[in-house]
Amino acid sequence: MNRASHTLAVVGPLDLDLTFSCGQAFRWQRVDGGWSGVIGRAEVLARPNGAGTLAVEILGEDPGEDSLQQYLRLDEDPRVHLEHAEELRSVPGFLPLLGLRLLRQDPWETLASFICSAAANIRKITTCVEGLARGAFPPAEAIARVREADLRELGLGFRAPYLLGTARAVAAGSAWSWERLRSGPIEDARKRLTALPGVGPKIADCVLLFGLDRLEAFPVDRWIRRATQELSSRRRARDQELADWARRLGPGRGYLQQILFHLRRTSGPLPALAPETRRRPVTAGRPATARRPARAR
DNA sequence: TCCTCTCCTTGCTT
DNA sequence: AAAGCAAGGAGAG
Repeated sequence: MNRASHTLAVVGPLDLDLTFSCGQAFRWQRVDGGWSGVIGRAEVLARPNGAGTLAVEILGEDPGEDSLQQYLRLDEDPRVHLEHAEELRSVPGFLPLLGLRLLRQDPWETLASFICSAAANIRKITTCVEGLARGAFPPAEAIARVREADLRELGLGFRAPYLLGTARAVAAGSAWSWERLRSGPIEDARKRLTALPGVGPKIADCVLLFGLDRLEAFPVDRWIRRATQELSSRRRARDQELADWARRLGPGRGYLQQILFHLRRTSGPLPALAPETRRRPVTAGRPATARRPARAR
């Protein structure tokens, strides 16, 4: 087995514990002095190294420094995502969490993992995902071949037929293109994802955010529902209204979502933010009187 | 079309 | 010990 080691430069704050335990990924484990996980076909051990660097040891197929930096999003200071959301600075406990790095995970693994997340807690999700994986995460084609009973034995329960159906659809979909979901209109991508069994709006947004680098995706789960209802002072607001409200947090709102998720889970209710005072940017070519443009079919 | 309710597995918590 | 709860989704009414 191949071995390699890298020293990666880190821009901005980095909190490995937070990054790997916050519920965005389910296969990283705390080991002495760092965290171990799987990236591609490699087993990886990451350790804080001081002086703005991260020590990474590789066992297996070395992804290379660039891929590691990309996966861990070390080339980007998380604080840039606060640029359009300065108001979050006033939320107690928020700023110290900016060492959280939103990982750039494999889209298929993200999709399969979050299908397992329905009505489960992080520990149960971890059990299911670890049960599915032996080293490298199995491709859709591999899961498409197993029986539903095999998945139930792993503890997937009612999610078993969902994962099987989605694996078959992805494996069979010759037109299935992750690249298209990554770069095309986000509403189209969302529609394609929610057409899969076991994938509703929340899981689709998780795949877009964690697996396809769409930081404008804003998954609303029960914790974010509470958090945004509190921040916006809209106690009875629906998920769609909350997602719309969150647009004020800017194009990096998905990144901020992950921090808010952790904060709300660990620190309880959040304070209300001041009402929006900024004027909405004027859409070119559309008169201000045209309040409600017809929805696209 | 949209809202609400129920069911669906499992395992840990209260 | 029975009920509640956990990164939801599908189907019915």
